[in-house]
Amino acid sequence: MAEESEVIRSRGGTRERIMDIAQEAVLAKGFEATSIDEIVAAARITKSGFFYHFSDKTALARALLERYLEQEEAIFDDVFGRAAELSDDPLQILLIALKLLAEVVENLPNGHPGCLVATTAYQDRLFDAEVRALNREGVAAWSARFRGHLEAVATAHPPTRPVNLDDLADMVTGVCEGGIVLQKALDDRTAMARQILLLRTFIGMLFR
Amino acid sequence: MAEESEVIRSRGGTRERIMDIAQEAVLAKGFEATSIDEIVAAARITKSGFFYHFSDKTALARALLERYLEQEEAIFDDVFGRAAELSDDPLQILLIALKLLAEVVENLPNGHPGCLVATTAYQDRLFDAEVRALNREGVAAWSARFRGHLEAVATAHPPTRPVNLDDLADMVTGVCEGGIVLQKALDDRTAMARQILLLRTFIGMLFR
DNA sequence: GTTCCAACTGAACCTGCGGTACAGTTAAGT
DNA sequence: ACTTAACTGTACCGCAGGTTCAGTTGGAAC
Repeated sequence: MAEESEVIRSRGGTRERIMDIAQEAVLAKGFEATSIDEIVAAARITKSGFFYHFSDKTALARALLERYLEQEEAIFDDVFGRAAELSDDPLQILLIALKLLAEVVENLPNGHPGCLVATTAYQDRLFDAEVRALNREGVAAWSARFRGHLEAVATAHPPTRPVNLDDLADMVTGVCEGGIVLQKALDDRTAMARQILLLRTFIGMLFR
Repeated sequence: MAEESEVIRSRGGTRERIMDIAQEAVLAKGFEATSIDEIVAAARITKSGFFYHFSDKTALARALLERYLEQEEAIFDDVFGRAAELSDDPLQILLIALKLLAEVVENLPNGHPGCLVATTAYQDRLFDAEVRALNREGVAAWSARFRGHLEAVATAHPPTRPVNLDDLADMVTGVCEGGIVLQKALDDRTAMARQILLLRTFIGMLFR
């Protein structure tokens, strides 16, 4: 049988390949600075090939953000799912999940490559209201998830100090985002994981 | 006497005006997406005027980052200076400083406009090693400052749990950066201040 | 074995951007 | 009166950027 030719025709994988290449560049240089020429050169296709997959450059931005949000949801599903199998106590589940999350980002080959939500937020004047709404709802969904877990924790273990659970839910996202900025600015691939673990310590302190 | 004409000649203020306009645009769209044409139009000067002040576009980037780091240092000096006048206890000084910091960012007219360190970190492939080093050292200086305060706090009030003070110092920066991302992504100008205050709660808990 | 379609290629187009060159102008300082 | 800083005005350049579209290819279905 004919083995899978990787170059001649890629049978549907091209779009994903374009997006992988584009995402890496966008996270390192920004959206406007990432040229279609550079993407198609790296993907070994022509410019026309790019425009077969994306109607224009903004369609690429939207597709990247949508895919990124789905991938992140999948990671959280995985991490909280695995945590829920290891304990029945809401606090333990949350603490285990944060530990697993720290491990996931620590084990990424070159550290976390960067968050598309953050880049989009820092370049939002480039995009239309739809993309901005997508970004807003993506972060809101993360916060809602964390907030759900935190409510379960708080009922089982009343916090030792009054804290706003909405703010605390946002802080999980915020510490991740801040950790990535630290990691990139300091060129220290362990910074994000350490920030997550420190937040974990604080959450452990709070509910006990 | 001739009153100060604000338009005809700005007596040295032009360079600052260029930088103000450029910074706002860079924080909203990214560096590459901010064109010189657009800057000079907003600053009501000509292109030649721009190149009189900056040898090229990268010189603008460097100048923006240098100025931003100085401004941030000034804010921290102010906040910790005022806090030190209100207490002698290291913990109280730190807690007051964080409160004041939250107030400062809360009272900004449209919320915090964004951190140049974060944009630079997320677009570092656009810049040379010098700018990247500037960014790294800027964040390192913030961390060193916070770390100094934290050491004083820890000797006066041993922490109730073992934590790495380097990570905690980084977290002050990280929570600010994460708070800005949240603020931009959620379009909620209060997010950053609330994140700082929540970190303050955690620090209060830790050293007691 | 023609027809059909998805997945491209090739070539051209045009705008806008960063940057240059350089001569002239204005007002403040000395 | 002379000098200097801080610009303006105009013209130009090369090229890289996004976009368009007519045409090609190769596998699958009938």
